[in-house]
Amino acid sequence: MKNTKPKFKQIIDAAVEVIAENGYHSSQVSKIAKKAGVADGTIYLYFKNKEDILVSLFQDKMGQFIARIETEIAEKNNAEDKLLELIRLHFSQLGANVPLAIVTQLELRQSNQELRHKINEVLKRYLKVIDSIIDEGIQEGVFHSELNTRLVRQMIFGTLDETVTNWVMKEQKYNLADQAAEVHQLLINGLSKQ
Amino acid sequence: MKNTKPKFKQIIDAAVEVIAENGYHSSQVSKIAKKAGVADGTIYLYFKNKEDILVSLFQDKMGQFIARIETEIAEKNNAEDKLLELIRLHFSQLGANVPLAIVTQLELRQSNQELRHKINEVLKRYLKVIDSIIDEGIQEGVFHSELNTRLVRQMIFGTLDETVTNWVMKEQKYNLADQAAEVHQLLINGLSKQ
Amino acid sequence: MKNTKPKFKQIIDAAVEVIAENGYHSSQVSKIAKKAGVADGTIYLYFKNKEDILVSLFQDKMGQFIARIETEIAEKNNAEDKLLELIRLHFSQLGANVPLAIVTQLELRQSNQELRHKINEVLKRYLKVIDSIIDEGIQEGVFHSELNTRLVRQMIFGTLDETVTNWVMKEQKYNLADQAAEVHQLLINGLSKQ
Amino acid sequence: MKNTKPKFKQIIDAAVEVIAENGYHSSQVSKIAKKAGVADGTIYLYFKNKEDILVSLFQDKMGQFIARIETEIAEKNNAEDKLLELIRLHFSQLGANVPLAIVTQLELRQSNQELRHKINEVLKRYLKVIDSIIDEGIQEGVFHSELNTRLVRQMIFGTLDETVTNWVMKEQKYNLADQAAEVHQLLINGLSKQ
DNA sequence: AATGAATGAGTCTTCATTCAT
DNA sequence: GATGAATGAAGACTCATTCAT
Repeated sequence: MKNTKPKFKQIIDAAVEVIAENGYHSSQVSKIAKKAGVADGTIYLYFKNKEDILVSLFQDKMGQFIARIETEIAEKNNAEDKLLELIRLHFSQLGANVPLAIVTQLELRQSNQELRHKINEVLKRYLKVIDSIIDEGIQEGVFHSELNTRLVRQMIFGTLDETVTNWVMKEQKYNLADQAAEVHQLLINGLSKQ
Repeated sequence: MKNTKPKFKQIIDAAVEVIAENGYHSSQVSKIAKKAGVADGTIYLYFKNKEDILVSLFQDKMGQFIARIETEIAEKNNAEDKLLELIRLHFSQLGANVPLAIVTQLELRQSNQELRHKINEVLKRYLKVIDSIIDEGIQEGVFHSELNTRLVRQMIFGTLDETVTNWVMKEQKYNLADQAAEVHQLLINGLSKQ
Repeated sequence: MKNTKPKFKQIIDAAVEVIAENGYHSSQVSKIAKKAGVADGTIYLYFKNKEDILVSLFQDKMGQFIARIETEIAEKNNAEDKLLELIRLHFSQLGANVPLAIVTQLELRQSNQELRHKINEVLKRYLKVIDSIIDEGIQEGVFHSELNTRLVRQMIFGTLDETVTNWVMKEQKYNLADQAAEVHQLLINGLSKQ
Repeated sequence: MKNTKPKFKQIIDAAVEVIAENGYHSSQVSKIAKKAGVADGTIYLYFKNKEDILVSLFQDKMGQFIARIETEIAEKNNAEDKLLELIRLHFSQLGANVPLAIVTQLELRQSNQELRHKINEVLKRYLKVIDSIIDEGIQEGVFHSELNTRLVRQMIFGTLDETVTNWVMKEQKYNLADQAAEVHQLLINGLSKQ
């Protein structure tokens, strides 16, 4: 397995740092290699090309991100609690790793169509977690039974994503994890007083 | 002012088409010039540099987009109706202009930090419209009074943005404008049955 | 017509010089551009890629080489005289242009299969001239009637080509054009006394 | 000496196969090592560098090629028969080993000046064999006494070389060895009927 | 104002060679 | 002797921008 090799991880971690610091377009392969402490050519022993570093980075980091959420959510007993836990973990994991947040929220979106589709493959796993919470909420009878799962998923993901992006762009002036309860409340009860 | 000159508009419209067709990274200045029917050098009589084309494009197209929303919303009498109208217009305007939707939702996000900040300047005007609806809803007593305006704005904008992006990436297989009422309902009442 | 543009010729002439001086593998595009007095990028306004410089060079120079032979031969009245003239011109043209001889005899052969096939297309025109002389000699009754045209052509071209290559590799220690009569004699009468 | 070691031969044979299959420029050391069943680094225990593989290959294969010709020719009693035998063996040996023919006629010519000179060193032994046949023919009184040995050698070698190259490039559509008698006849008697 | 030929800085990737094991 | 992971120098090509006409 290539991702058990130490240099694979070294290079990915270096890529996160370099991209977060310099932005995607100023992140030359040679800069990543230098930060990782390897020769330029070594990169190509572990990655097919530059884009493959980014795809692998996303797969690796988001894979862990989602796995953690899946595990913790399994311990909650109802949809509402699961949603709250998902929001908490979404915010706390990215809130605790600013460089990763910068890369996932801003820099990695500067990719071409092909990379975007590969990234979406990874995201599907996360969206399935959201879907399962929605379905569970409907079955529990606490969510409206006629909800359109796709739209709800887009509301939840869109809200979380926009919140994190806003936090990143505002240079992290407030605590991201602290927003979880309020966002949860909004998603559950909406704007209306009734 | 420069944007009343016909070539200014020609070039911007050409840029939207070229970027939508070829993607951001394959949209060279020479390609835009060719599509606009002008010489490469002419571009630089109307725009400072390539990035300025993109900023101007966004200002021009989003300016009209937002102006239309501001006008139509003014005719509505309460926050709920205004929000529905905003969602309707957001979806219908982008749903009716696929190339523009591709450019704003996907391609323009592949830009560098500087361009992204300029784009955000334009978006602020839109976010203010959303904020004013939220405030109005609170004053009317139909929205919760303790709502965090920033979070609500992020929920609304994030949901709309994610919905349009999803529609673009799914190759517009469904009608975007048809989603408006349901999305409105979700934002107003949330997931909960109560 | 691109080859009427002065820069096209400038670049080709620079390429001949640079390749003759440095050898194929040390002839970077930037070196050719410098010798031609143009920017690196200008090369790509006139040639598709580096290989295209070589193909064009061969087409241009060998085209003139062959055209000259075709013209002069037309003025001779019989196959023997035509063959002598062909040999004379082959030797005198390359003998008078050492850099071109180095490039055609040595450096251009260091090319990949694709380039080799394109070069052969150009050579076909020359081989046809040889074939027509052979046919004419047979019809005149001065060459053996049962001659295998392909083999004879290979003998003639192979002899001339090897003679020029040898001259180039021996660093042009003798006069190439002076060999013409003797080579002609050999090809006409062979080794045998009878 | 090194060339009695089995891996030396393994690597050379692998090089012939790899170069014939992939062409000179796609024949990386690692590909040759893989085909030979050794590690990349092992190559450098037997060869100074990549070029040394090619020189050794040529020395080894052409050495055998020439040795065979020397031996068989010694059994012939006159220059004409010796020349015929030389042509026969030249054609039959290469005709029976297409990969070797591809490598010697096409791929190895894509080498730099230094390698080319080393290859010529090997060829000198072959050219001496040709020279000795010419001298013998003159002494026997069957070849013209005033023949220029260098030119005759170039005619003979040039003709054979061009014939084999043509056969290789035409993808071996005819039998090479079958051409021997006719080529011999041409070289002995030339084109002329007299 | 308009043109478009010319510029040249910038970077990903390959691969012969090394050397610690 | 044998390995193969690691090295790092080297170069073709692109494209935003300029400027003489």
